[in-house]
Amino acid sequence: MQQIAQFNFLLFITMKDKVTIYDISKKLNISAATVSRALNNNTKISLSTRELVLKTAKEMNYKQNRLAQALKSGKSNNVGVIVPYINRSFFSSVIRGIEEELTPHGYHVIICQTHENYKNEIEQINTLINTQIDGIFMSVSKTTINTEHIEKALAEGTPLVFFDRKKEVPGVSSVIIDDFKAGYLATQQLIGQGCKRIAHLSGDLNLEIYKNRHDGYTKALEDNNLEVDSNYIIKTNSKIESGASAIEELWKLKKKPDAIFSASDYTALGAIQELKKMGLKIPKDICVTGFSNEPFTKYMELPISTVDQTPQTMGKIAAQVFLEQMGENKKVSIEKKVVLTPELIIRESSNRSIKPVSA
Amino acid sequence: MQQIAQFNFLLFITMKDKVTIYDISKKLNISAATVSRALNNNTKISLSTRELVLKTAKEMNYKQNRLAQALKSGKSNNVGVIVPYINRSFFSSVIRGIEEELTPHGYHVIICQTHENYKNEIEQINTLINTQIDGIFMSVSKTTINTEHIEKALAEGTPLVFFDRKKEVPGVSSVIIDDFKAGYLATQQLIGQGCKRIAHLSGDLNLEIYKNRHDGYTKALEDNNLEVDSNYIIKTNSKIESGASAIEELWKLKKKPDAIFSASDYTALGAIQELKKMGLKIPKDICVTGFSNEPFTKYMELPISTVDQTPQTMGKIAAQVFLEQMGENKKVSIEKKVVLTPELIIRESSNRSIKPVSA
DNA sequence: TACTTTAGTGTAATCGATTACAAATATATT
DNA sequence: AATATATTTGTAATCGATTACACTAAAGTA
Repeated sequence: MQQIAQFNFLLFITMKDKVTIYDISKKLNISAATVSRALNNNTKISLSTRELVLKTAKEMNYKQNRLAQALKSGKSNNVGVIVPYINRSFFSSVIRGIEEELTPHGYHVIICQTHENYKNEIEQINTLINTQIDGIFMSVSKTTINTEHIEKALAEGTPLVFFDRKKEVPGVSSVIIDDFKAGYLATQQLIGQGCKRIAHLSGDLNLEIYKNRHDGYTKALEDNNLEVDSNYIIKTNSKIESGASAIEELWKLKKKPDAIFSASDYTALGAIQELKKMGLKIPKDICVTGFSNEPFTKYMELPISTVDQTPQTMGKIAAQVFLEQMGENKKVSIEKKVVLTPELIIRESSNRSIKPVSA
Repeated sequence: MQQIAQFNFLLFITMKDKVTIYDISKKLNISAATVSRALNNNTKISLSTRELVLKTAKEMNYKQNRLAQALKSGKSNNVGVIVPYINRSFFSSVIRGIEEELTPHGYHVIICQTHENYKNEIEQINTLINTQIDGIFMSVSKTTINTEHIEKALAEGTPLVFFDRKKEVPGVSSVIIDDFKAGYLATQQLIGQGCKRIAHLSGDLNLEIYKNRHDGYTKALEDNNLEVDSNYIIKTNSKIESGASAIEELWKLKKKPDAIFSASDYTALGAIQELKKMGLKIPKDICVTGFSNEPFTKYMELPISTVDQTPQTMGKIAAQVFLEQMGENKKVSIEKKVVLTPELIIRESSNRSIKPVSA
């Protein structure tokens, strides 16, 4: 049980009233319009008054009220990002990319979590629209089937960009990685190691990303004249335990696999733990490749091969797509589909040609 | 090099104009004030008009403009969170906690990164204040010495809550963990394993958190009549390589350490890698404990002992402190100092009494 | 000198919602 | 019926910044 120590202190705060352009205008005996113009470098203002205003504004510690500006202009300079969970390495890295790309343009990033729940997703989109967000970035939740809520947001005039997990909605741009290619490359590499019976630990095939990884896997097998055996394809749920039980199931088969391509690093880890428990040597007896380049895959004593989805780049590019959109005529929307090339990272778990570094 | 495939499509969007209370009032031939009251359940409105308004609002797909409301009320219902990097496991988990606690209260969470840079921190605080944020949560950057920018934010009337990394500023509440206790407990546990020459891989002692971990460590040594040897205290920078080179340095000493307490999981990992390279067995020859409960520490073949900072709880409690503050009279601020108890997680790297699970 | 042009500034409306105050209507009281 | 009271609705100001339009004063032109 978490113990908490608390200490309270009472303070009397002297809070200055916020300074507005009217305060400045009164002080200088000029109109608020002039102050506004001077602050905005806008129309032609005499150099002398501009300098006077700027100086006075600084003295009075004037801070522009972006809320008022937003209301007037209809542009809040806020964007929303909707993800299942923010503390997943992949998502937080995408968000980092978005933030770093948009901050220099004066945008702020609001984050929302769906907890993989469709209802939350709808709710989050609606409250974001209420706050007059300028755009929405999202990775749809696993339970999202319908896309009405997204179409409604679009009709409202809010540009939307999908990243990684998308749905087909006309007018929505997307930035994804080529999961098919990723599945293909990963499988091809396993084949290159001499593996012939490659099992696939798949995710929910209703999600495009898992479907594509799966299809890339089967295509690679076909291209190499290897049989696609449905017994070798196990549906898992991205949890460690799920990887372990998948191995148990596979090991009931007569012909045991000699490689595992997992659509998730966590199931790959679970599989590896189980395989070791059974006394198998990796990569000698069996090769394993995961997916996502979760930080831990790199740090293991047996580093795990995986596919890097370049999440930070994905975020940056999603942001760029959004910025482009904002530059265009609002009546016309460019639906842009960006497909990033994933990077296969070959580590010890699927590489028979290198010696283990540590004992 | 990242290759990118792009596909563009042009679409003509039919964007409905946003519906305001004036649109509703016109349609129903009543005043906007009445509409507003009906929507807000505010003063006494006849049941019939309220129902009529509500029905019409729904039909017309009315969405409240929270921006206008915010301007009027002076409350934006947005809070800002300032952290060094959002994609660090610790920070993203704190943010998750904050988001989950504040969303039910109608707040949105804006995230900002400082990249450990003091200037960015100032900049971020200022732009947050401009956007009329209702509060700021922050973990100060490593390069922050001065606290003027924070005091300015306070004077502006923006409540502030520090989490984890704080500075002493009157009027600012904070939620931290008891780093002293954490250091003490971790060291004590190593002593309990029979270790007598415990080295400490410290962080920047100018940061309170590292200072406290260090002090907890020395206190535990003293309480157990073990000598505090300054040669055993190495300053590191939370990087893996830094952990490895710390070991190199320590192994130049005549008396080698028999345990390592690292103020960071990454340096602990680097240390472990180096120790293994030298042929030492962990935990038999030497015990190692890290700090932060980074996800990878759990997944290693040799799971690493560490200190869990309960980041999600920290976020939730920081949010609660903020909410309390908002409930109070604004002229008075309760400065609340919450200290959470850290959780020492004992794993194989510092536990001589259990057998390794895997081979 | 008279007229046009330009520079600089002010007035007032606007963005959308809220709310103090006033007004109108309905109901109760004598 | 006349007045008092309660209920409901409207008017207009407000939050803070922006901007179309109007106006003044100064400079330029013939």
